[in-house]
Amino acid sequence: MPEAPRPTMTQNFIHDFIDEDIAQGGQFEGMAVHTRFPPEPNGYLHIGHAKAIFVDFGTAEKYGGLCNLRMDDTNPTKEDVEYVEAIQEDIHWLGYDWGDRFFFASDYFEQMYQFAVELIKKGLAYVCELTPEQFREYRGDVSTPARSPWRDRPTEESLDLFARMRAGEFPNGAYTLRAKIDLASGNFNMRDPVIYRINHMHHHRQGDKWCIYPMYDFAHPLEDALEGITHSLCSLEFEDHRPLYDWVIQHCSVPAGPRQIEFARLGIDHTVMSKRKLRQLVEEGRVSGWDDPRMPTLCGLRRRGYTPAAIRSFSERNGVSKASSTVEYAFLEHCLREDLNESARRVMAVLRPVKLVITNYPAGRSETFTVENNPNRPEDGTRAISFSRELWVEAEDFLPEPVPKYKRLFPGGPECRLKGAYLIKCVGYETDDAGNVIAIAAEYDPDSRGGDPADGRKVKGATLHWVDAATAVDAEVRLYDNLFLDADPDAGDKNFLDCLNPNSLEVLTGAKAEAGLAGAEAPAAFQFMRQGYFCVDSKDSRPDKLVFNRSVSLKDSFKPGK
RNA sequence: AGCCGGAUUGUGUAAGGGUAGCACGACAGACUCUGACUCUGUUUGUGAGGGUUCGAAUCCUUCUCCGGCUGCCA
Repeated sequence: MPEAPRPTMTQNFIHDFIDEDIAQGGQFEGMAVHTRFPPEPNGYLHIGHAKAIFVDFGTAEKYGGLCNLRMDDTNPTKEDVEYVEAIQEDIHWLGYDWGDRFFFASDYFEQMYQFAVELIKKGLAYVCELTPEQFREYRGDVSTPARSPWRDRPTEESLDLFARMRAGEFPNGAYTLRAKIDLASGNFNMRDPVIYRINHMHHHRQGDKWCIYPMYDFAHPLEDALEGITHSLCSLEFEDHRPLYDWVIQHCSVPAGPRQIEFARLGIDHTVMSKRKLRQLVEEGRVSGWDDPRMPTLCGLRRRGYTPAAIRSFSERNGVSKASSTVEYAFLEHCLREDLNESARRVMAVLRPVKLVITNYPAGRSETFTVENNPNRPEDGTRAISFSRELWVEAEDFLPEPVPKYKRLFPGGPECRLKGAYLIKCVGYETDDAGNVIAIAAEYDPDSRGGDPADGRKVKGATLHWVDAATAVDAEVRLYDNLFLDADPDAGDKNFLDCLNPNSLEVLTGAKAEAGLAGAEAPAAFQFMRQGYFCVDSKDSRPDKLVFNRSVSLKDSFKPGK
């Protein structure tokens, strides 16, 4: 599944830690570095996950180890099989492969249960019957230790109660299993954390086999250890959980001692990444779905025309550190342009067409020109395009009155080149009653076939893109802008919906494109010259109606009047 | 407040006692059959003070600021 071999991941602080571990030997002696990517199947993967995937798979690859894909399905409340498949598809699309190492945390439930029993027998866990409300009350605060009236419950009693919890004798919330650690710890995760709770709910994979489920803090280290993970890479928010992670590893008879290392998750400006907020956008109909091209989900970006290589490059070049940061969206766009500039096929299209009539070109006549598909890659070949007296050109390529430095069409303006065809000069234009330009008149130089003047004179005007009106195909073009004008993903107090960009989607219905873009031959990505990089929206396109999504616009350094 | 973590230019990230570099962005120019690409140049940076040292982003110290944590979520 991975395409061309990629350069190994650049050194970062995680690798420094791993290098130390390897140098020290000890528990890591002779072990290949083994990582895992552990999504909870309760939503779609987004660009933030891409970074985690890159770090998890990239680190294993760098050290010649393996990376497992594991569904962390320990809470049936929000999980669904729908997500399991989507997650696998998106990871494969990104170019990563887990081979046969695809696991479900829920497959370890029996073993986890036995480890919990072990803890109880060791006097390190007990069944507690505080209600959730009481639990909160008894938790204490920074200056007050927690209280736990059941922590001295006899081992035999806890064993019995825990077995009955599993047997389904109690309703949700009646009992929990807690680890006996330190009620006075400044780290609340260590104040006798709950490690099992009762939840009578159908599990997407285990069915009704279980009604007690392990908490993340108990389950995750066990999952890692059971799979022989050496380095468990996760995001910063789990830093406070590491002591508990280590505690579980230390007190359960697991076959390995994985080390947890935390790194900063990805933040992008003008982008919300929280699953809750993305779900809200979908459920409230603010976007067309999880795969709306404006969404930061991998399926959304894919539909928008982003390439796996661009996203990988973005992940790689962002670096990995412990400093929480917000990268600029422009950088993501740069990575896409860079990749697409290499690979995208060039075609001509006009988004806002205006008719151009070559007055001295015979009506009824037609000819063909051959143009290259990608000047960067001659091996991509050429294509034939038709030319006739009436063409479509971009409305912005004509101005009744020129602005300073304008090198395109205007009456009396410079000689311009119709790309690959002829040199022309604007000789006039027509307007409707409202004064809108409805047609431009130009004269061509018959001796400039192919775009080169016979006498070798220099062309002062710009090179214009055009489409033969006789053969053009109609298209709908969707131009996307950031979904958020301003979005601080972590600004919990202000409503992120207030930052929604009302103009994030612009639909152009009158666009004209070269023939030959429809159907199976349609390239995955192409550049509508001067208009940016596009892809066909296979979800919305029909034989009679081509829909193009603009992946990203070209940078335009032309500033009128400057 | 208690615990944990972080701070290098507009943004992200290197430099682990010895010239603060790279990338993105922005700006200026060159080139161009895409005003794209490419190329060249520019771009107010080590949070603050003190200390060690011939020499500190780096080591020590005090302070400041920012982030995370008080789910039977992950």
